[in-house]
Amino acid sequence: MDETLRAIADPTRRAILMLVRDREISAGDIAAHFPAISRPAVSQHLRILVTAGLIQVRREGNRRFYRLRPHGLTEAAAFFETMWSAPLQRLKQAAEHEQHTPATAEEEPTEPC
Amino acid sequence: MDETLRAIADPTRRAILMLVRDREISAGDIAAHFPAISRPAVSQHLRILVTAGLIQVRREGNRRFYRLRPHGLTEAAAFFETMWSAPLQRLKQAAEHEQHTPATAEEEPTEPC
DNA sequence: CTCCTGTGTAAGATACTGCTTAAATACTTA
DNA sequence: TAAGTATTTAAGCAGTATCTTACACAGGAG
Repeated sequence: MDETLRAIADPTRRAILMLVRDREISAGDIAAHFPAISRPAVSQHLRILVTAGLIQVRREGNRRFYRLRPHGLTEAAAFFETMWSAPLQRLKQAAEHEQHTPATAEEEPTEPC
Repeated sequence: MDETLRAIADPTRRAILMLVRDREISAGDIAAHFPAISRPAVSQHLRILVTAGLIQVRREGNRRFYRLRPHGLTEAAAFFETMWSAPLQRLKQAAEHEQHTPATAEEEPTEPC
């Protein structure tokens, strides 16, 4: 969990995840998408993502192909369910209840969301 | 987005989010849950969470009460939808298709998930 | 005004992250 | 075997994060 969230906290690694989401792609092709950083740096990011279980690798000759492993996000997704979906729904229900008894306006005041 | 994910990448901050999820709770009461770290450290975590928009604060006299602001997770939750829900569903559909034409077994091999 | 409580801010030590360059490994091809 | 390609590993450095202690600030009570 901690490893997962630290892994996706980095923007480069999230960009890598976008690249490997729909298709397999080689390390070199991944690195080509980041001209600003060196290949070793990309390789280090890939290792972190593999260790965190977020991507998997397939070796084919010289090259290594990476792809998303969505299961790796399962635990973190559960955290979001607990901390986002459920509380937000509760907030919504509270707002509806406020409409019926419009005494106190407390939930998310006049903030331009 | 980056700020959000970096904020929740820290285990102490996630624990704080758990505390403020269902109820308002004062800074001191939050700090009391973390005997291992000092009060200023907790205060710094709170500031990071507020800045990231994940919690909100209400001042009442001396004390400050914190509570979850689930909207703060919306953008990150969308990322999970893209990177977890959707790919996982695609994976599932692919597996079902494999069942009909059991030629290649490639998705999530004999790994004890 | 003065003291006490609750909380945040400042400054500094330490540890970690992410990057780079240089070198190593592994496979392929001549 | 030797050279070339794809990729990772090693070592080191700059920037950042997190913690601590010491201090400052704000509100309530006497």
